[in-house]
Amino acid sequence: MKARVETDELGRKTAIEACAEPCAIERGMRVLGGKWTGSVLWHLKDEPVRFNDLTRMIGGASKKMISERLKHLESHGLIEREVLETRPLGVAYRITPRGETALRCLDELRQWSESVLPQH
Amino acid sequence: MKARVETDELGRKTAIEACAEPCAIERGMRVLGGKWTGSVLWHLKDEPVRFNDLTRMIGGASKKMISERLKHLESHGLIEREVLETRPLGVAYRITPRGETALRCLDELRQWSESVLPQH
DNA sequence: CGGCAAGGTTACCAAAAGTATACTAGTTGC
DNA sequence: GCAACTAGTATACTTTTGGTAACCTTGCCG
Repeated sequence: MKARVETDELGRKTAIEACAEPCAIERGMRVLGGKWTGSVLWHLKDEPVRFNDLTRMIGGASKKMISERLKHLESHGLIEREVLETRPLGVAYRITPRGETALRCLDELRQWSESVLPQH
Repeated sequence: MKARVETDELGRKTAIEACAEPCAIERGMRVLGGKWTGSVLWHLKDEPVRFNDLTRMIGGASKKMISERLKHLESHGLIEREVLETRPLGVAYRITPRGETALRCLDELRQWSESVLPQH
């Protein structure tokens, strides 16, 4: 991420250390950036939450979206799926220690958008 | 973001303070989350950069994307467009104080993905 | 038995996002 | 005149998202 541009003796310009595909910022965004992804993780921060409760909490998102986001987060090891031996059977999702490390930047983002973005 | 689910005396569940469309996290993602958006802002953090230099620095993105992202960031007041009276005429983009407030969370994200995400 | 809750899956569709390539118009240096 | 620079636009296309709605299985309650 120290990309710069240099000009050679003939006036031609070349990028040095150009930032190709996977800058850290881009990679992070791929993991946390999708619609609802941050919200889903955020809602798990205090306690495990069951699938249907999540869909109720995150009003605008469909079951399909929640399901996709949960799989996505699980595939990155940020949350865990846990089957509850209740009747009827239930499933809860809980944040992992690895997932908790992401809360810091989600919280920064939250603070930033609360303080800087127009209320709107 | 304190959404929870309550059960009434008949066993029916209702979401309290459900998180509809614009949670702070979602809104922040809309501003910083698009592909290349974070990278573009990041590359402006130290000094103004000219258009074509940006496209060279960010190897994977087309001019159209850079142009769109710059307009997007400008529309949110995070960067400024500045015409340089050089020959040939040039344009430089510089980060605004408002834009600088976003660097904190971009940096958190960068640190997070560097330390937590598989090198890949 | 009918209906409901749980935890999803499936099919389908629309719209957004991103890519690739070409092109403008003006300037400068070789 | 040719090439390369400036800062973008225009066009066309493909891919990825996101969203709706219906459906499924198992088990419980009345």
